[in-house]
Amino acid sequence: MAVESDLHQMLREVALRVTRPRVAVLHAVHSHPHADTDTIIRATRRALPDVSHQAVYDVLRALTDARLLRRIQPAGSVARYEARVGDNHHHVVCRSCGAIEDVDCAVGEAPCLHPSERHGFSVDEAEVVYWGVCPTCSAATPDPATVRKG
Amino acid sequence: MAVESDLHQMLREVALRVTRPRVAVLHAVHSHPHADTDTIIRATRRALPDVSHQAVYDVLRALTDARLLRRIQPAGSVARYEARVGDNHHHVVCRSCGAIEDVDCAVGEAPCLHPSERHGFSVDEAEVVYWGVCPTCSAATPDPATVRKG
DNA sequence: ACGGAAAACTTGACTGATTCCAGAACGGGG
DNA sequence: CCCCGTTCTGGAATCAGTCAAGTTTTCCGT
Repeated sequence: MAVESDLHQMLREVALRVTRPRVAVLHAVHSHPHADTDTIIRATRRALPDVSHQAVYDVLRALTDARLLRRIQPAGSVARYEARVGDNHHHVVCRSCGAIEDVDCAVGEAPCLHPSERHGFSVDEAEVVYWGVCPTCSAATPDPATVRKG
Repeated sequence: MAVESDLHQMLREVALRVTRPRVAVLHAVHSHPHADTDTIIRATRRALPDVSHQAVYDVLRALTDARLLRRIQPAGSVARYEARVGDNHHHVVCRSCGAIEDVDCAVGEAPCLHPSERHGFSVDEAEVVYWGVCPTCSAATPDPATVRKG
């Protein structure tokens, strides 16, 4: 994972001041892909025990605005963050436990950017979420497809 | 839009009792595609002035579980509901005002259901959200790229 | 290094959407 | 028409996220 000097460099490149909370949060997100805010706060506090939750929220917003992080929020989930930015990738989400994995774009660099009917919208991004069940959860419940009420 | 007897029929078909709040909520969602909960509550109260917000929440959940409604929740938005279910369609969402429009699947009946790498997940649905700016907002703000999302 | 302006952080209360709870009211099969 | 189980009510709780005011830190020029 990125070392501290790399993180400093990343912050400077987007004209953000290098502060301890920012470095700690950035490191935490790099170490915990797809983590939710609470997880990030706890991970950040292992390096910097007294950061306020407000500081973490502020930093996450600043880093997201600066495109160092990407915010993802599948339906029914709280906000999650990932450090992989600038490429075009999507996510598989487990309906059972909420686990998220990255999925490279299947079609090319700008895959589904062409809806059949765009209603006059100027579309700049196509976000794809694959819903399913992760291996762990499908092992726990024999055959999810056949699990019916009753 | 669907008449009341149709709504009764729909409820009976999924083994749900026909109650005034259910009929009123179902009618409200049919009349207001992609409406958020608050809008649905107000629309429901035009037909049934004394329903509680709790009743509306409960009904929305029951109807969603019964697949009469579909819940959608683009990142950063509150829950919204639509009555169009059972087909495979996606949405365009305006980054500026949150407006949502339906988009038919561009590729076929099960379009993007094939991620390049599924990490062992059993995928059953691909949800696509096209992000952009609606005609109204792009007319109102000359350069949408400079508009910060609040 | 040093000072100070500007940016960032801390604290603590608050908002708003949604859910939980316990008891009252109601729908509809028999 | 009656009764049981389902649904509705109203209030309180929860939880992520936000606001505001005051203090601390960073970093630029000297």
